[in-house]
Amino acid sequence: MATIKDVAKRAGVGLGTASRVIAGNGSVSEDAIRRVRKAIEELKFRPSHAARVLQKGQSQTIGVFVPLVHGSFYTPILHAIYTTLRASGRHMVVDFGQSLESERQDALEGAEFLTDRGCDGLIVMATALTSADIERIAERQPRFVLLNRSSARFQDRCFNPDHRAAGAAAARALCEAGHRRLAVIEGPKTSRDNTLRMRGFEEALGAYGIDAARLARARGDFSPESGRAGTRELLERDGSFTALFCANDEMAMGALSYLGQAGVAVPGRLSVMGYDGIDLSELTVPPLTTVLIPWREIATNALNHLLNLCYGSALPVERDIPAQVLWRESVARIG
Amino acid sequence: MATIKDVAKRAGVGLGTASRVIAGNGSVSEDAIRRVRKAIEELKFRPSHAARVLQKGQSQTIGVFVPLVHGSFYTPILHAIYTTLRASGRHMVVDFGQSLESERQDALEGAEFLTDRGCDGLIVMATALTSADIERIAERQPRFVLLNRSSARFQDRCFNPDHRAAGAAAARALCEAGHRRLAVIEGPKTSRDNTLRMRGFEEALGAYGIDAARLARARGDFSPESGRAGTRELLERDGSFTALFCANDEMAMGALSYLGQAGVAVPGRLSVMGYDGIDLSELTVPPLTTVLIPWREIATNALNHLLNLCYGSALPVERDIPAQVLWRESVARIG
DNA sequence: GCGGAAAGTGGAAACGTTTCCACGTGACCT
DNA sequence: AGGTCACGTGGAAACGTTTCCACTTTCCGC
Repeated sequence: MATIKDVAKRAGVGLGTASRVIAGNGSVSEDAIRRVRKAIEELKFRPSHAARVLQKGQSQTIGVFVPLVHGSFYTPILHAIYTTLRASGRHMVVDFGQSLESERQDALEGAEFLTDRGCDGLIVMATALTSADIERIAERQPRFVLLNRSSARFQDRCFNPDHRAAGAAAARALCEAGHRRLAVIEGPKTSRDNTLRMRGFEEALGAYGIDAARLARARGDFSPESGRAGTRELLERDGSFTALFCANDEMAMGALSYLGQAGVAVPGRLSVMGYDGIDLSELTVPPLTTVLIPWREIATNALNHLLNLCYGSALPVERDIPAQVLWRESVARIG
Repeated sequence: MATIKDVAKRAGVGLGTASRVIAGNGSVSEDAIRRVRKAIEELKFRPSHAARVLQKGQSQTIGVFVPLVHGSFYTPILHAIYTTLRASGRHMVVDFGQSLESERQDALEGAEFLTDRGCDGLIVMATALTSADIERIAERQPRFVLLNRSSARFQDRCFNPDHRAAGAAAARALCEAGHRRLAVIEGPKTSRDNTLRMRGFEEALGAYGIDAARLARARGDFSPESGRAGTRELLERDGSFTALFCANDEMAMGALSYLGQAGVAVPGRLSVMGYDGIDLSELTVPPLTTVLIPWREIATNALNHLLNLCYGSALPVERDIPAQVLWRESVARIG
């Protein structure tokens, strides 16, 4: 591989001049520019990224950690970040966790990995992080933002939907549609956002005279499979509820799948409601009524904030983008 | 950030000794090891990845390009690669394309980007690449493998399912189930693998006395939305076919969704068959009958081959893992 | 014609590693 | 006692950039 030295030699200029042409800053004569460009072409020169990072201490790269590669939830968020980032001329390196159970550890390692790789800033999406974990990340890489995890100490770097309000909205939607006997499939215990939305859900019930303690509950792990299992369990325990709220759309899809096979009409006999508003939720039969969380927008704003932090940009950052119930056909209005 | 020099100074040893302790090779006294370890701890030293890459010319990192971030198809493949890679102690950097239309250009740029980043090898998944494109990639980074794109010149580095055989299997399955009037929704023109599976599909029809020219055809772009649109178009044109083959599962899911809303019973009035065997295909209502392509296995084998290429490992590499029809409930046996 | 600013230039130094070479020390053999 | 060997060690050189400083030339205004 040709180096900048070779380029300089071939173009008959000094090292500095060659570098300036490549970087496009400093003043260089038209003639020198032409010669250097030609040499680059001829030698197929490509600057060494490693050498550059070593020298400049900057990589024009943002690191992103998400807990899972597969599944339908995280990738649209990555997509949103990626698109915005490319538009600003920077790059993205992603690291993934292995499973939701190991999310905490994975995120910690991921943040280290990405920092080591010379990322100028980090977007970490991991609800399971403890405050100490966050401090630890901050210590090694002060330029970071958190997605879906709030922290009093780093409040301005936290970007999350208002899960509590969104959970409440889900409950209200179901109650307004006339449902009174409700069941829920929660997310895993480690998921702080699940806790929040469930709290919101339960709190909203009071206004309709429903005792939260009488809610039929099952716990899943956000996977479709656990949605199937949870639904079966709930039904076997006591099938008298008329509406089922799932803590995310993938579990709701599992529920729909189970109900379809069990011959339970949706929404005829049982209504199903999801959460998140992933793209696929539109494709189920019947189309899933869900709470649309503006994940893409939230992620984009988090990125903008990070860009401001890292490169002194002045991108607009919006917070508090509201969630809204997306009425489709899996919830019936009764009573 | 502390450097290895600081560590050496603090531990009271020379640069070389410190480096040897960190790398874990060469011979160093117990005492020196202890002192260096202590210094590392105290200074919170972390080696600079950039400096290391610059010096060694190796990064223990494999670059992967996939055409799309979002969607359900590519991420399980990434997951499979990632898991295997981590198990071997190396790392992965992923680059994504923006859309299937720009796949070719995206892949070219992605390969350059990943090479520039000092990846020791590349996995490029892009069916739309031309031979010249592949040459160009090879020129800059001779250590690469191709996923889902065959090339005579680099035959041993190509890992793909036998789309033609798989397409034929789909046709046979439908015909054996008694279907004679068939419709298909193809993938985009740029997709060589779509072409192949369609050819296989058509070729197999002859044995059942079906004229391939009489096939009802629509073209999609592999997205669920295009599956919806294609189904509607087909139905409006001439709804006399009894089975619909979609070139991938996502379009099949779109089809199912459309049919559900249009009140067309599946498989009662119309059978639907998918292709790929993505995880979600199990969750549709009714569960989707599809051709299971062993993508994860293919990807893992491609990776193993690449690892052999890059690091002289001797991992086993299997080729020709057969696809198989996954019978579920969206195809009826008739006649 | 002269002073001084501006434009253009070359090359040394620095970024943080690893590798290689040279050297000292003690153990072991003969 | 002398020779060889292995082990442990320190530090210079190299990897490929960018940045900074010093220098020359050109141009402009007086």
